[in-house]
Amino acid sequence: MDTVIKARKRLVDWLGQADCSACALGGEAVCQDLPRARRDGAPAPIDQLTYGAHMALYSEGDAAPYVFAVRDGLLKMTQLAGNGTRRIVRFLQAGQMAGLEALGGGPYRHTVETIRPTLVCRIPVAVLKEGAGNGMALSPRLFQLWLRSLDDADKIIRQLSTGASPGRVVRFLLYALSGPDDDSCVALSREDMSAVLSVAMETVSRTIADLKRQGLLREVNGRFHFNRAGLLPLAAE
Amino acid sequence: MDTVIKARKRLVDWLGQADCSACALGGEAVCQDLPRARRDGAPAPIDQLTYGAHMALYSEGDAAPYVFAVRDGLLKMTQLAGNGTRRIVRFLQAGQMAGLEALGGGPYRHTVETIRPTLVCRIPVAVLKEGAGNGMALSPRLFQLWLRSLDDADKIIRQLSTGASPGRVVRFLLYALSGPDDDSCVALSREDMSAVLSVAMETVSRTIADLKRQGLLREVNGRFHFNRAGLLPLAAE
DNA sequence: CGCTGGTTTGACATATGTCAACAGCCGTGG
DNA sequence: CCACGGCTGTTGACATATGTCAAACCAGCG
Repeated sequence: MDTVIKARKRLVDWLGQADCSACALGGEAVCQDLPRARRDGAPAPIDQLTYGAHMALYSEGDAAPYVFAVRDGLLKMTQLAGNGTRRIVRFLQAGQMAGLEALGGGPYRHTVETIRPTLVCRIPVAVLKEGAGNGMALSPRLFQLWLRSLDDADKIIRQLSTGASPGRVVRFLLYALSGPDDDSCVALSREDMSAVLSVAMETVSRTIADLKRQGLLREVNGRFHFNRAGLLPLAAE
Repeated sequence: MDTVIKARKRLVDWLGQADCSACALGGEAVCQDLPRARRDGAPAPIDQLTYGAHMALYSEGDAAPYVFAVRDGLLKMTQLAGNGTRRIVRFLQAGQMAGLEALGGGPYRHTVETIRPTLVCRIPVAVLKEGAGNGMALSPRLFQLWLRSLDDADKIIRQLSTGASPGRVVRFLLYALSGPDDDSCVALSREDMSAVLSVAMETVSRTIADLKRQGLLREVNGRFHFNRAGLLPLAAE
């Protein structure tokens, strides 16, 4: 197969420079912390980019000149694990940031790739630092992002990396990418579920197939729709 | 047995108010970010406390009036996992902080308990907020702490919650509590190792015993001493 | 000297990983 | 338009790592 043609569908597109004052993320966006002057009139060197599915924003070890704000889509943040496999350590959705370690000057610590087509704002570190001034302001927004990242990491440890495999799969459905009310979530590839649950891909597949047979789960149009009440008792095992 | 007597060995002691300007942690300490006035002369309501082994600083869900700076010792940070067990999500050593989520106003998100006798500074949130002023300064120190917490969480995911059980145990020895040069680390109880590796206590015990029989590991005086070079190949599995 | 709590070891059932075959879907190219 | 090839998901068979239950062991401490 011609990989070039396939790649064309997955290109990165430049959508122009961002108008942070009209950001769809509104008060949630970190760009609100940038200096007024930049946000309002003068063009800031903040680019909006769309990525197709399965594209890398950056890789573990790369020099880190940018911080990324996710506007829409879904990303996975991975690291090389102790046993040589690639482990998913976090998911990123609208409103979250990737590559904040760039502010510390070091290289990126994770590989970040899109799972679905994704829209991001790419912010040069210099801009963010300048915006924050000398004593970089820990705005409530930034602080919330921090807590959120830690919560997400903790959740992957206690919900998705603990206990027997069927429980992990069920907890993924219930807690990882769906809101407490939303009884559906993006249907990841079995490969990705394996990488976040640390369970063999075949085992994940069997569990999912079982749940479908039990009528607790449907997979429609790239999304899982499930029976939350029915799944809950299975999550505790 | 009289639990009271046993408990007496585990009491919390008040060592007086902290003199942050003479903090043993020096430039590493977050207290350096407090306003000069407080740090230098006037007594700040920051208490130094010693905790015996196996004491709780606070519990998941508690109201959160304090942030804790670890001066010496070793703590475990745990959460209730999806399958009902208690999972260790991080370790805390000198220079790290516990309960920073108190700054956000919510309750504590973890239970934090000492593993060995531990010395902490207990900082009321109000003091820290006042010290930081309105736009709380994200000092390089605080930023480093943030990155450090995330790194630690990521490490537990990719090194200690991935792959077969012997590999996890070995990686724990090599990476969790020992520096890259230090070929020794605190000998945790098998119970605690089980809670961080998500592996049955008996399985951990077997692996440790095996390593000892192979001459790769000794347990002396509450510490593990190991042969790093000999262990390294086992870490990759 | 006899508890007590932690560790080690044994025996056993089973969950899980591995290897391999097969099915379904989609895009490609004839 | 259809046939082919390549992915992804599903299923099967099987070896084995791991959890569970239970007993023996050991050290510290009263």
